Amino acid sequence: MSRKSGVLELAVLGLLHESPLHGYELSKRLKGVLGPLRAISYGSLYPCLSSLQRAGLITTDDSASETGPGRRKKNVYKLTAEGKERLQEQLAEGGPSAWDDDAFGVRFAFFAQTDADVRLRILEGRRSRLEERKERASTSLRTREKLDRYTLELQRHGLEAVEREVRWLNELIATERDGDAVRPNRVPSTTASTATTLGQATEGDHL
Amino acid sequence: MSRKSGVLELAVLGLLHESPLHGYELSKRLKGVLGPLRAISYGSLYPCLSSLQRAGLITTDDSASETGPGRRKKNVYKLTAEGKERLQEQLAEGGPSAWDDDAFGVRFAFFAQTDADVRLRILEGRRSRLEERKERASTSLRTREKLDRYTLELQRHGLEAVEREVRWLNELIATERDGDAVRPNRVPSTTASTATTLGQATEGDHL
DNA sequence: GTTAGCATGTAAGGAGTTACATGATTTT
DNA sequence: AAAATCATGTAACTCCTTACATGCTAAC
Repeated sequence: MSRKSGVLELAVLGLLHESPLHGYELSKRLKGVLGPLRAISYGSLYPCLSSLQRAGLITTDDSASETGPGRRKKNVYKLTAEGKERLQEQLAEGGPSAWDDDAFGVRFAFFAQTDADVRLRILEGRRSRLEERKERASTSLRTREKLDRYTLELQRHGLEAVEREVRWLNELIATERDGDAVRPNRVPSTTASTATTLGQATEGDHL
Repeated sequence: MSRKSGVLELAVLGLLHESPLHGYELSKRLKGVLGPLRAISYGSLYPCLSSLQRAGLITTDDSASETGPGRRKKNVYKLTAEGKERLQEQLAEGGPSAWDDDAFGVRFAFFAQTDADVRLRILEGRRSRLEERKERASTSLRTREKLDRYTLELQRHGLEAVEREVRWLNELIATERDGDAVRPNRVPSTTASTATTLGQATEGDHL
């Protein structure tokens, strides 16, 4: 059943869930979602759109040739019911490589349209993935097997970065958890609370 | 002229420059170089070795069937003269995407076998690449265009990671510059200073 | 005697890229 | 009238992955 995976498909579905768009506009928004680098090219976007359409996950409203007259036909795509289902499915499921850097980044980018429980699962999935890395990195540092100083420095730097991200995730998870209880209406001060709400993780760092 | 690029080729050449190795052993070392994740598979390693051999960059000494008798024939590869040239060329040149996370990580991993001036160029290339990112990220934060709080938080975190890596690079560059006259020993031991990406780009990679 | 690790490969395919091809519209 | 930007696509290729196929040896 076309388990296509791929960051691109997910990003497209996510963007179309916000609002219908045509290819060219999509490509610009994708830069925002995937980061300014890692821009996708038309050579992969348009084929992706065709295949999503064939799969029945998106449709193009040929009805009105949209807004301005004259211009070349814009193919404006929007999600179908199956498309919406699929998006939720993809966001939720922790497939083999769903916690990779890119994959997590895209999922995070659509958090605003995601249910609280799914958000939590994603954050926790990412955290456990990072903790594996951290484990490997720190054992590799402990049992120093004649590493030259550059390799050593690289490992040290990498380890610290991972630890940092884990702390970041811990804060987000904590915030997400008490937002969960207070559900509706005003959830207070989420913006500033990332600082020390549950800043349990070793505050040794000052800079 | 087989401008193959690709992280794998570079990593293989780098490892073979240290010592001759056979495929299976290479694959284990590659995990070290590329980071424990992003392990390459035999399905890409062996074809890569064949093609490097065809290109005359590596050779296999069929002469002695190496060490232990009995075992299956080990194809032990080593660099040819052209291979060594090519390695230096690849390490030095700042091709289109030589400062990507992966590409930089691999280059850094072989610093111990690299000339001081090349090291400097690599570090500076990486830094300027990161500074572009930083610029884009911080303008994007300044001109906040109705970003939801998650996107905002992601950007903030990404920006901090990039800034951290720039500081790390600054220290390395400084050390490299006066280490020019002095010698080994100290790597910047300023303990509380690090950022993202080692062999594998910790998510801060976009923005 | 069977699992685990060593050792090498091939075939098929996924996810994307670059380069090309086309054409309309707006800005300079 | 030239250049930029909007808009859509195709073809060929790259780099890598998964799954398969093979066989030997060491350890449990």
